Amino acid sequence: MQGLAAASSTQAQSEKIRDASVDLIAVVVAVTNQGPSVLTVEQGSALPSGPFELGHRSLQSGLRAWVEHQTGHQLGYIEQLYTFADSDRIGADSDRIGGQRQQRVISISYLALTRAEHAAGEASRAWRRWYDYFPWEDYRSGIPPMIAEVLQPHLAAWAAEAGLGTEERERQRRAAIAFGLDGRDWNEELVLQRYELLYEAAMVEEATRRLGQSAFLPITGTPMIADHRRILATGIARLRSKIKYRPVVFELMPPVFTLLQLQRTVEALSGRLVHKPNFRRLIEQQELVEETGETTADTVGRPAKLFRFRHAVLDERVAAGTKLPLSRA
Amino acid sequence: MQGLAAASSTQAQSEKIRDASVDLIAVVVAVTNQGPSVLTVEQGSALPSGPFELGHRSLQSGLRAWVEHQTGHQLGYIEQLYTFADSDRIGADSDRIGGQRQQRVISISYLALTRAEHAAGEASRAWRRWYDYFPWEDYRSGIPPMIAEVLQPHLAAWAAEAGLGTEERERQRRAAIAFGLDGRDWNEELVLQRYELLYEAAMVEEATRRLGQSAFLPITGTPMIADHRRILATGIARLRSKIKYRPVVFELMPPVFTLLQLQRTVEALSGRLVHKPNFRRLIEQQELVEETGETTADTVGRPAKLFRFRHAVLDERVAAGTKLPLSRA
DNA sequence: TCAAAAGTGTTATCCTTACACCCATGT
DNA sequence: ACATGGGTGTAAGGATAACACTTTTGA
Repeated sequence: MQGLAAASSTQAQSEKIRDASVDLIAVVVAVTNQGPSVLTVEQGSALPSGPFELGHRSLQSGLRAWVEHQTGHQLGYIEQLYTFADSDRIGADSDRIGGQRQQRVISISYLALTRAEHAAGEASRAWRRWYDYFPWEDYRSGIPPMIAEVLQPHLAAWAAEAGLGTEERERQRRAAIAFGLDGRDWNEELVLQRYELLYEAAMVEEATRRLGQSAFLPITGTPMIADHRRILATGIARLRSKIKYRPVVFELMPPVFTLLQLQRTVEALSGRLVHKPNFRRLIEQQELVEETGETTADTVGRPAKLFRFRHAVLDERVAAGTKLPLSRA
Repeated sequence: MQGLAAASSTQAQSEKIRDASVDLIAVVVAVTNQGPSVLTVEQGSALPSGPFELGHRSLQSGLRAWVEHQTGHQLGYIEQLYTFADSDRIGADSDRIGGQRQQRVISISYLALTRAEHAAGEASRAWRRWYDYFPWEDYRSGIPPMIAEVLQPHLAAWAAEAGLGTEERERQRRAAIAFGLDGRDWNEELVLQRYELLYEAAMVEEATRRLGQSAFLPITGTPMIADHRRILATGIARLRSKIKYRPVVFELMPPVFTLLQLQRTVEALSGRLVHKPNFRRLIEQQELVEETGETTADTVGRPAKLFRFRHAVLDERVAAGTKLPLSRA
């Protein structure tokens, strides 16, 4: 390494970044009685975050420290989302100081899953519903009316704006894929693509900041500072994808739960309703849970059996999915 | 952001990292006539890498610049792998300068896929076979004998070393899962877990560097500097997983190819043999390819139809996998 | 004629999907 | 009795896996 760096930096020695600062940003997810939620600071306008410091033993421990310091929450399951050096960030502050002292910000984002049981009282205001930020992502009550009423017409106008040609058709195609227009199916995993499309079309507040061209277009969903809403979109997309092939939902469940509670959690995350009988069979057939022997003292309806997650599955099928037609197994 | 950072750094102002340096590291994969290969520098002992500089417009463009500068190769498909701040790296150099000037290195790794057609001549020495670094990962000719002959006995010894208790059983269990021992199935995706296990057991050269305890244990596979081999393992694991649900193999294929060539490429990456008739049906049924109308002027056997990748699939099924039993679709 | 590779047919099995229906409890 | 949620049966359709077999070329 040292050899390489030395050899190659002869070319651009003075431009090597020695003074980058590193930001850690967390998308902390829980399902509260309010529905799928994310842990925020600053009245819901930002995700918990802070600089990586020398006192931190690792990136993850730094993230844990910041989240705990800013929100009081201890994190369990954590996975890395994405790292970026957004040019946006160089803007105002550091850029104009002069050639020598330019500063770059590297942002490393994480997805964390937690049980938000202590989410009552004043701390509960830190939890904000996903779908306040992304109202078009909740299909649980059918297609959100705003898609046809607000998004579709403005996306069409945005496409037309490109001047009739390949670019217009390209925009139409992207919008149709992302939002399930023209009879296409809705794909709940395309959270990031949808946000980026609305950003390009200047239909989210964040996009109008640099352009100043606000006003007449509808501003959709609660905005956040900097690119935090984009990071949140990335986290939701990752989670919607991951629940399908890894048993991560259980990180969000209490130790003991009914199958309907589990189903409601999956529905909250995916933003879609699932078929109850088949869902139960899917879970049982995969041997993800075991009965506790207890039942709920529920208020209404027949008492439900209580289940707990079978931690053993994490050992057994580390990953099932084959999908390759292997020979002579 | 600014507000948050200011408020929180009162606590540890002097420790904030303003002088982190950021390294970009590339796992560049191609399938050459030598088999699945990775682009290296320094006689195969390192991956192409270099510091992120102010001249770079983005992380990706910085990576492209370094790879092109060090190897002459232009990259196509790129995706981010993982970002880490390894404590190992603080070692020798920067740590001993003094309290104030501590320096941290952030490494951002990427996976790149390319067609290595220009991989002849002197440049070809930059391409090294995967399985020189990971000889236990190639199952194409059946179970590699070294697993039973070398790895299994030493892993057993390493487990016993823990002193008979839960820790010993835990080590045995991990080894069995990772290497498919005790009648378990081989899971080709566990590349990283296997490398980490061998590292813990001090059976790779990299592990003996810090300990100095080398010598009597067998050193398996070609080592690399720093943690480059671990990064390579991460890249291989990601690719082995991804070919199963996203049509990325085609990034490694020439514009026109036969189904057997495609199959051989998949086999090279996964390290496993696939069933030819079923593989063909899988590909055709997914409508991933279309016939060109041409056939090969092959040297031996019946001429094969030539195919090309149907780029349209990238639009059509952005991602198929449902796996959730949706209701009233 | 034979080796080597291309390619087709067919079946058993499993998983997914959809529909229909019964069960247990509180009001 | 009926509303609400819990829970089971089953059959059609599709995908996968395993087996056997035919076709087309060059040496």
